[in-house]
Amino acid sequence: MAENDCRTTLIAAATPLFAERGFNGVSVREIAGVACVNVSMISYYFGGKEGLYAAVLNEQFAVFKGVAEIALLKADPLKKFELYVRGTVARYRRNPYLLRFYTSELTNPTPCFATIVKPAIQGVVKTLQEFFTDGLSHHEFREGLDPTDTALALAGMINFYFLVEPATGELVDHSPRRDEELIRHIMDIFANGALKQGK
Amino acid sequence: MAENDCRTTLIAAATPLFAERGFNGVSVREIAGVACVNVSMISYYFGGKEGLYAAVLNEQFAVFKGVAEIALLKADPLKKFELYVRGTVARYRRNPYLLRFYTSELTNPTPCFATIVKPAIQGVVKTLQEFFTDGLSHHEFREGLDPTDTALALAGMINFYFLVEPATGELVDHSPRRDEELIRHIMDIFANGALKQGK
DNA sequence: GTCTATATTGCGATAGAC
DNA sequence: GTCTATCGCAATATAGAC
Repeated sequence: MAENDCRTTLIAAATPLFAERGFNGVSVREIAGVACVNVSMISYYFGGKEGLYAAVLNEQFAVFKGVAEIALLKADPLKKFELYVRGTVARYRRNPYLLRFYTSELTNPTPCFATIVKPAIQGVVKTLQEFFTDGLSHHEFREGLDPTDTALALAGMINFYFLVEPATGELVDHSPRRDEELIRHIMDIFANGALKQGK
Repeated sequence: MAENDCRTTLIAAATPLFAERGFNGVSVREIAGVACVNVSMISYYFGGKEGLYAAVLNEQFAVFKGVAEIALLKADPLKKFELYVRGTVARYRRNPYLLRFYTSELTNPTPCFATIVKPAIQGVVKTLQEFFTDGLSHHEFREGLDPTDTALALAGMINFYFLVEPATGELVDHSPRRDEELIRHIMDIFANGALKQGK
């Protein structure tokens, strides 16, 4: 196998395994088996199991850089929130293992949490805080709301929908063809709340 | 050590270890060491490591039964949602490891997911769906909203706030003394949204 | 019920041949 | 770069003494 093929084949094989069973739930033997590559190649290319895991996570969390780019656009703060929601849905659809690494690292952190995961999450939250603070100065949002709590509330609605899917798949349709409705719905609650006017 | 002491000591020692490092991240030797109990007691009382883990999860997820009890109260649907939010915050404060098991099982399921975790989560979601459907028939909520999506949106705001704490602890004050403000804030967004009137 | 001692298996890593 | 073979260690589980 060509030099670079081996690296990428190993990362491709390791990604779903690590995502579904966690770092400690997978052995290097199994990864090598799935990748049809000799076990020793993991040490050769990545310096060991931890190095391979770090390479997987670096690839996964690189996609969060896209959130910061929304800030550069010329658009309403509320429209930017919607772009974040749309981008997040698209991100999870395109990278079906991303959320698992995200929550797995928050719940059972490895050394990668401090170096890769935490900076990525902080970057997203800071960007959302910015949107809200910006919107406040444009008098678009209600004054009583805390920028950070509001940012986390929106991020929570969208992230939790994907997180809880294994438990609620039978109660709710989580298929991609309902994504547009989901986005409209989340933005509607975020913007206007659930209560009837005057209640 | 007395017969029943041994069981409870093992569960008490295993709970934080499993919560922080996951099922595969902890060895029975370590658990026994922390509990100051002989390793073989785990097999004796629980039939093995998996049995001990199941006992821990059963204890943890039993507290979700409290959500169904809200449905029995005579109160507004919106008030019931608030009781759910308050109960959830109190539940996570009282059981500091609960959320870790919750997300760990959603992300890297063990055999306990199907038997313990999934039924517990489905019970909560069904109860919240009920609140919303009930509120719709009382014309308390806006008609365009989907009951399930709305339920998941509220659950997402509150759960995500606690989940993301390891990453945002430096950006946001997650301490219990801010809980009351958090509850008011989440209920405010849920009820009224973030947008200024007329925007 | 609780202990020691051990059986058995699987792990990650690597030396050294090619 | 890639392979085989193996080292050293840690894992869970349990047999059997007390």
